[in-house]
Amino acid sequence: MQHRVVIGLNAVVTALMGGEPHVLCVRREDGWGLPYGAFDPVRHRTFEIGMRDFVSRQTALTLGYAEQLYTFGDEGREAPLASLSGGEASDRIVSVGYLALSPEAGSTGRREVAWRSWYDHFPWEDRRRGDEALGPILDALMAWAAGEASRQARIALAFGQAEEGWQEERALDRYELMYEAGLVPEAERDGHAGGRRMADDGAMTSDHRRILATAIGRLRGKLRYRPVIFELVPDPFTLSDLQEAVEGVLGFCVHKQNFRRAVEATGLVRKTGETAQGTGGRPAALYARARVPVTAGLGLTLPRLRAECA
Amino acid sequence: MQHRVVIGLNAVVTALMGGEPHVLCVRREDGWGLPYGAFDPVRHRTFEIGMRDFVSRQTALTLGYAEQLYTFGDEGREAPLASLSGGEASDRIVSVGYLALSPEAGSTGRREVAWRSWYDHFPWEDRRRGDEALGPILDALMAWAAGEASRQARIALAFGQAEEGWQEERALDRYELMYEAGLVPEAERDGHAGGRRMADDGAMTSDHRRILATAIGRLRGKLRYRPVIFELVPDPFTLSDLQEAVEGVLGFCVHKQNFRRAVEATGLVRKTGETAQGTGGRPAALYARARVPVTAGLGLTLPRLRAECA
DNA sequence: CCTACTTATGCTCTAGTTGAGCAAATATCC
DNA sequence: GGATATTTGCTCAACTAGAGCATAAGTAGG
Repeated sequence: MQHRVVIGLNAVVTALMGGEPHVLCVRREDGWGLPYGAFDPVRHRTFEIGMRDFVSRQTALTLGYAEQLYTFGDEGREAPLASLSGGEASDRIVSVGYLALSPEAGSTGRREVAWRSWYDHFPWEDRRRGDEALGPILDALMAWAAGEASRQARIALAFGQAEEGWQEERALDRYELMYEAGLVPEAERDGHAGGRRMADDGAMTSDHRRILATAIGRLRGKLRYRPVIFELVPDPFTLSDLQEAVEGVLGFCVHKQNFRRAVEATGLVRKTGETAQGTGGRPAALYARARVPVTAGLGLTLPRLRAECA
Repeated sequence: MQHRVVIGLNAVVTALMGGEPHVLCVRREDGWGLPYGAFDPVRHRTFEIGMRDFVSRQTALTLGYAEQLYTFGDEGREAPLASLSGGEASDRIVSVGYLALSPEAGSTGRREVAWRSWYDHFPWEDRRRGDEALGPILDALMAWAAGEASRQARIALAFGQAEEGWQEERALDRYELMYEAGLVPEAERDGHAGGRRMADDGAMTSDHRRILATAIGRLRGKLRYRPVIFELVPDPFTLSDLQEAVEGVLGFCVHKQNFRRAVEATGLVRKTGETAQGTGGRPAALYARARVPVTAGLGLTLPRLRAECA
């Protein structure tokens, strides 16, 4: 039977290591990729159950929060996956992508499975040290867009040159432009005109960098209206810990005093009464998640990108 | 071969009729359902292409904007679909749901295909005439939640009893509560304890009411950060037309003068110079979409639900 | 102990945004 | 012409968010 459809599951498992967002990756012959498992309708009542099952079997990790991201089914994505799924090259491989958050980056249990920083794969998404790194990228993009107004407009919108400025959640728009312009390693593999590569991590399996970009954008957007950051920061924490986590996810820094004002206004946290040691300064009060009062706000009020970290 | 996986496509095609949001539905033996088509990996390079193809063949409509909503794959959803997909009852039927917007509710071309108002299927999502209709629903929900604090908290959050008030985009949360509490027709069909039914349109096919709830919530949320409303309101339009459309989608009314201030501030519209006739009052200026200047805001600044329409 | 330095925390000030309503303009209906 | 309806311009107060000053309370090194 030719041209079957096979359903796979991909997980973008994210956890913080020292305040930096990391993603669980698998080293394969063709480069880094996301954990992948076939979906078995007999064993798994839902996609999410299937995803948790194969992650826990491949990696010795237990996941916390999870949500469906997107289902990837474009023709042409399967070739690099055929060997993974045990199917034939003519099969259409559809992947249901999931975002999963873990409160700690535990041992992966296997050598070929590793935690990788988000920003190893997306250096242009980290604006905490300023925007100098963005210059060459914009130059390369503008060269690609030469004379084409619609490309120029897309670039301006995605990379924060327009009125609304840098929108951290548009990571996928930025990746798509980079891919089309041939600035990511996959572009060359897939036969697109290659410019200078702006990520030096090698090509990622299939469309896994796209899936990761989707996850980054989704999580960043979600921070503003759901208290998901606590899924990454276990109790107890200081407000500086929380801020560092938020800044890591957002990829830019926020005003310290305003951040604490915003967090305290949500009613989502409570002081434990303890303080943290060894901060090299005044000890910070420790906080924990409040058992969510129904009267609480649902997300953090976060500013947009202004400047680099102090 | 038992337990195959079959991929289907579902479209939530939305258009306005007289300012009211409608959805394209198909009348089947078991009640109203969404247009459904099998995904054929040979003929269709992407899901979206497949979805557009089967919609245009089933309904004589051409779609405009489209986006993927969610992929529905839970066990148990397939039984009511088996006859549609020509598969066996043991197949797992996975549906990729799409939201599609059409600038006009044209003729459907077939008798069993009809435009149905969103609010025929979700009466509790329409708050334009006030909140009296919500009373009995809340009573029934609270009866179901009796003594269970977590259920009560979910109800309060979903139905706007908490601090942040009514959040129009949480249509799916509300539907899930209604389903669990046995207040929608599908609950009885699926063997859940049935309370009083709060929608009298009969059970919808499979989980199609859930897919519709997902679409309503997605579109409502999107209004705030993308100018999607223009996909539903063709040029030229008056600001009152635009406001009526927004109110129809949101399910509540907004302050007229503030709405125009917000729209004009986006830079997304321009006056055509013409005026509309027969409004029964001062003629309204006609507007059209501006060729989006890169300096434009990306969505409308919309208020939250305050009171019923004036 | 004293000084320099670091981080945490409290508070204020200002600019901008948002919610609400008054009032005038310009049509239709009788 | 007068009543009524709708559009449109404008003002004002309350609230929000961005930025910075000042103080508190530790550590590190003499």
